Amino acid sequence: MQQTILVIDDDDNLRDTIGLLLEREGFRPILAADGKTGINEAFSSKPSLILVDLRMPGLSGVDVCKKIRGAGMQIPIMVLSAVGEELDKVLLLEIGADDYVVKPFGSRELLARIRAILRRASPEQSQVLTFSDVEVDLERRVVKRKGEEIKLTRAEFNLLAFFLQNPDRALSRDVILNSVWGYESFPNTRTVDAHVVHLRQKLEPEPESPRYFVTLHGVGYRFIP
Amino acid sequence: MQQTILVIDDDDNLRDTIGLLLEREGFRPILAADGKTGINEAFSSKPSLILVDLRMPGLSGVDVCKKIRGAGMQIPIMVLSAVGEELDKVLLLEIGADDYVVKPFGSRELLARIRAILRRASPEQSQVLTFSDVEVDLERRVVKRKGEEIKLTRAEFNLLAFFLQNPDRALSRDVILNSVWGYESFPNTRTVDAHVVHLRQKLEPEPESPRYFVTLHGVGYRFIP
DNA sequence: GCCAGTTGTTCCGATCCTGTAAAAAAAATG
DNA sequence: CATTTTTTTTACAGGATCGGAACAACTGGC
Repeated sequence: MQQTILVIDDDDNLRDTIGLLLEREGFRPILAADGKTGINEAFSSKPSLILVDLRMPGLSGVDVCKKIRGAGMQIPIMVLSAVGEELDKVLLLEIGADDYVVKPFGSRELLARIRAILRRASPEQSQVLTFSDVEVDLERRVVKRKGEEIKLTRAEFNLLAFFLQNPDRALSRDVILNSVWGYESFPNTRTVDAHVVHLRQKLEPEPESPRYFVTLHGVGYRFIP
Repeated sequence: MQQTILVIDDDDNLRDTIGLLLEREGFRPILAADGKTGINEAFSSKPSLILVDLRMPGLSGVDVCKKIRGAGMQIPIMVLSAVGEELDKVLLLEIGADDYVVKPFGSRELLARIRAILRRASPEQSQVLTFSDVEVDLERRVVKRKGEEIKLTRAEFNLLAFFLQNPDRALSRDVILNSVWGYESFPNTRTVDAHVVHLRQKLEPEPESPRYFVTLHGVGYRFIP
């Protein structure tokens, strides 16, 4: 699940650098050169996080914060400030910023903080994997199909999770058993088949001709997202 | 292909448990009982990931992080912390940790996070071998020709894989049978020939005059990439 | 060109593999 | 501890695949 991050900064160079960095790390950056367009973007794209420069011509970072919070949006906001810039932490917290970074900052530091905030902000917004019309929340162990919850048993869910985490790979029954069931227990390898059947019945558009949980005759199975 | 993971923990029991777990999952664990030896191992073994306990006598997890990062190493670090332990997440992330897990943690959770981090660090992609207009993905067991998938049976694929792994070599039928089929005895059989025919029909530009799967009269076959 | 040995090709029964349901066992639940 | 749920095993049918037989085609030596 790719997360959108809005970057509001008038410094073209820095803005692009951050954009590239975020992209490289799997986020979807949206760039805005000034406070006004930034706020518009915030409303239209509903990003998971906003990075905003404190000092900008026109609307400042503080102004942006106020606007966002004033509209009741709970999106986490991280403020970028130049070293030496007078930085009133209390003010920042008052206006609803969640963190701040002092320029110049290392890319690693920035990313770490971004991840920290995202994790803190939405602890339950765990990774949701999707395929077909199915959404799988590994953290909550919830599976939805066309928005409706599908009840999976423990073994079924574990198997599904393993497939999701190893997409597009040839997986032998032995590998599946070892990974999903562990070494302690050694059920019959046909157990895997039984559960694959269940997954197909519950999740495949046409269980009789599987498209996502495909059989590799003589080998095992492969999950194709 | 096997990834090395350095585990630094003073708890013998936990350390060994994690070591076994990692081994079972195909990683190569290196164990260190304290921060000092851990750091040394980090430098000498250059692992793909470091798991480090936060609270340890002597050098703490934070100290280890700092040392590693201070030396400019970009290895991902995951911190283990006991529940209730004062855990300054921002501090952790600031010093360059990439993730943290709170003890007690499930093995599945730990593995999931390890995989997530490793994936983020170096997106693994399976090796694709090519010849002519054919692409062969050994991991996915997928064969494509001119971009279109070609269905191979198990024996066909195994044989093809063997050819690919032994290119440009004279391969007797005995050797092929032994390697691909695992036979101990070599019955006088045309089995190999039959499957070579199939491969030619499916993969050769002109199956009637083979260019890639060539016959060595009186010897066997040779695959020429 | 002839011949013996080797390889190409096709075909089919035997065998192996999978899908599925249903029974048996185990585990969770109250 | 009885009931329900889940997991595992079993059984079997249908399908896919394989190995070998059979024969045609080819090769290289003479």
